[in-house]
Amino acid sequence: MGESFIAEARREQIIQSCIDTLEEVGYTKVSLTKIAKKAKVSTGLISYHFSDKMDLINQTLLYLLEKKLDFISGKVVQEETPTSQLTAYIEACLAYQVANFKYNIALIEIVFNVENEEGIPFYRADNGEEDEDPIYTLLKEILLDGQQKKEFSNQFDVEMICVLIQGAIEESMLKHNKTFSFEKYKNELIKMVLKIVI
Amino acid sequence: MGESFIAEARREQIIQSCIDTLEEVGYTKVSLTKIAKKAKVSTGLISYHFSDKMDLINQTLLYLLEKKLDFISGKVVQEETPTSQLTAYIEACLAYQVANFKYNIALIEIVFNVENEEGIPFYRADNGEEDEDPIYTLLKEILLDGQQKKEFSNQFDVEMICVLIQGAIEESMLKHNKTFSFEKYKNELIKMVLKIVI
DNA sequence: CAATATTTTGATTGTGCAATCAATATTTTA
DNA sequence: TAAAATATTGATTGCACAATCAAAATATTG
Repeated sequence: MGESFIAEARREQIIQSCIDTLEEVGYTKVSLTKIAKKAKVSTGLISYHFSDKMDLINQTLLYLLEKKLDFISGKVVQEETPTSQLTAYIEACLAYQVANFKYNIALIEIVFNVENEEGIPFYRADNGEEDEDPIYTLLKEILLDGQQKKEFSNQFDVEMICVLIQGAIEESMLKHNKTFSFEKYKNELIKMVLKIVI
Repeated sequence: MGESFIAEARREQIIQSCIDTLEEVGYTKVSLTKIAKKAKVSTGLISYHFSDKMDLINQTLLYLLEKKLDFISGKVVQEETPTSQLTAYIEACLAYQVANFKYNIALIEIVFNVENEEGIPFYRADNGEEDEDPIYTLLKEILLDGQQKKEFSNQFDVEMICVLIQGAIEESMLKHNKTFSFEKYKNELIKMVLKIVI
């Protein structure tokens, strides 16, 4: 049977509460007590469903990464050509940030604080080749495909422009002020990137 | 007299130890006990020179921001034209990251965890116009100057490309793995950015 | 050198937290 | 419906920490 419905529902409820609490008080001040209170549940229940605090945080991280990847790759697969896929990728990333702001904040809080078994922070983890962020991989594939199909120039280095694009997207995540227009940034960023790759 | 030499030296020593400890254990696990131990000093001494833990963290943040700004603007002012200034800016940012890796890690740890008086995290702070990051301002000025002098195209939006450039620089900060070449990235990034602005 | 000011120590106090667990409630199974 | 399995509670324990402070050491001054 593996997993009861109740257990699965509770787990998701607690993960949601973890996300809410992370967004509200930040990683340094997040506690099982606060998460439990927000979920209207006892602290012991969290320990019952998760082996410890880190297990909850790690599961929340996986949950957030999956949601984001699903949304973005869902948009990209609807497109045919590398150019429209690249455009869809950028649009989807920015759209997700706007529509799921809370999720992105929770993701940042975790990514910049959680560390792996060896005590190395996630954001400093030197994954090398394997175990790479699937969102990153998706972008790389679009660019490689575009070069192979001669739709993109082969003057640029895929690895390098990936870093630029990801950085340009993530930087805007932190620009949630009244004067900054995501709509405008979306258009400008697409224009700038296409100027490089075409 | 204001400040004794001993007090000033101690403060700097403790700030250095704070940076080292942040790099080693990360923000969530940094404690006055660990900082004191690393500085080979008693915990009480930190309390004597800093009003509390947050005071030490804030002073460390100011120290790190100042060092970085000094280095970058020092390189930029040596150049004459907007193009060479922009190139120098990118080169300086990347060079600083490589040469002062520890400082950048400490900076990230603080920026993504510390919050202002109202409890709003630094990285989410909506500074609007005033109180902007001087490094950001420097970049903006180079780009505006370049447009005014007709050395750069006026087809792009300064605010937008600033976000792109900063993001592209900061993203590479996290790419400290063997396969990633900063030298190559530096050249490629300059090429890509110039393609947009010229 | 003596008096005063500054610097430094380390033990102590109080707080918030993660994790545990026995007791209780609820659901599932036969 | 009775027995067994699962889910939930909240009080308790023990730990790590920030902050405090009286005492001691060191430096400065006249």
